[in-house]
Amino acid sequence: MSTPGTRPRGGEPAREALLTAATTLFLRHGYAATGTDLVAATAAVSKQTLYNQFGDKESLFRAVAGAVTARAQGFAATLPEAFAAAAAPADVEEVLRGIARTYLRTVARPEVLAVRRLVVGEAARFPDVARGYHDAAVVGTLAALGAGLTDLATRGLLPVTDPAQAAEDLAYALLGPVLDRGLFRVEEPLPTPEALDARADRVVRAFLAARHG
Amino acid sequence: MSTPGTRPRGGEPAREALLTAATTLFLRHGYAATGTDLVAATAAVSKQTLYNQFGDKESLFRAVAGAVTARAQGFAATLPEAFAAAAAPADVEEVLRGIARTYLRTVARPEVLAVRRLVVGEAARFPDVARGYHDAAVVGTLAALGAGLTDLATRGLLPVTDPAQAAEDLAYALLGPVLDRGLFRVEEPLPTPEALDARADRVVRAFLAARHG
DNA sequence: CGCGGCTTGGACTGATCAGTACCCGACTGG
DNA sequence: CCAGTCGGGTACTGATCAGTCCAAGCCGCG
Repeated sequence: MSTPGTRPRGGEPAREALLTAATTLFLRHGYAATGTDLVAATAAVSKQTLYNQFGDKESLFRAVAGAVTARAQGFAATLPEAFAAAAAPADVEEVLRGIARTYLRTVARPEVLAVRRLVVGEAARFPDVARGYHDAAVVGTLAALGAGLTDLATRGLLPVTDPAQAAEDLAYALLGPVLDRGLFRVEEPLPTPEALDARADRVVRAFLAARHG
Repeated sequence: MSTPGTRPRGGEPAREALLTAATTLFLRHGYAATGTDLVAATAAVSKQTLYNQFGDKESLFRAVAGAVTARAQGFAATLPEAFAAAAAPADVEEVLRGIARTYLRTVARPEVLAVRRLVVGEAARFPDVARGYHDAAVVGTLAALGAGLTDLATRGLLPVTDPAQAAEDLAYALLGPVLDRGLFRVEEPLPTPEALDARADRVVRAFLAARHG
């Protein structure tokens, strides 16, 4: 099919194609069950190129994990602005509801769950990767959430004594069951967006009730 | 070393030894990374015996998962009695505290976390195993917890409108962060029992405050 | 215009590993 | 004490797979 030398120079596109192919395959079948032959073939690139670009399979995995981890930081970055949108105490519930909905929808996506499965499953072999992902995706988001709550508190919009604790409580009340179910029950459909929104609303209401506004 | 025929007849002890060896190794290194040679050697049994007993590696994995799943049902079985111990409204907090402490200590153990890592990591290859484990360990426990709360409600000891929801809320407020951290951060020490108890107490207090007793 | 470094397809190696064939020693019934 | 058989250990097989090597084509740079 492909005549040699057809692919553009510079390695960049080949690297990109390899990364996305490897990501897809690792997420679908796992690290050990995915051969480098298949990765190269899926990327429409020779195996030699794969090894030129990444050195070995382990480095390829780390590169995939790095890309995925970077992507996982996206939600936290949107939080400062979202929290800043609250101007009066009456806005707080709606702002939190929006944040909770987005957060829950972001996490309850098949790819995100597959990433968690992959990273957790390989945590024994790649402890540093698992730690890095957790730092970025979980700890980072909780920190941003805590900062937002602190922001609300200092502006007198919400009484919060321990923002870090409150952020953790809110996050896990929101995500806990959805994540857990999603991790184990691979074949079953995820909750619909409407169901997720309803959950987000309920959790936010309970959260606010607990520190009785 | 081992003279042939020394091992007792009937295969039972060999099967047991293989199961525990396989469990240990799968939990430590994962399914794919554990060879049947190593399992047999660790069990001090020949590879032939392994294949006589289990047929193939996949069946061995299922057997391990089955044993582990059965063990995971233990906590739920203790719940009816624990809930029954509450006689007056004043007892409720202490009873719940005891349950929460035990639950949290049970889950926050290295073996339990390793099981979750293994099962989740292999969920793509063994969806039925993952579902079975989730049914037994998670859904089953939540059901037992919900039943206990219903029990308290019908005896007028605790106002609960939706026991299943309340059980889920309580469980994930309790376990969420500990589980999450434990799954990803393989190498870091787990919370001390004292820290876990403190968390259990705090969560139970918040749980009761939310339905203001 | 040609050189060097990139690519490709493909064949190859060496290791690992699931699963099997076979021998030998031990226990059982007689 | 002997014959038959059962089960365990050893050595093997066949497949898979990470990683390498090679011959040849294409491109930009000098």
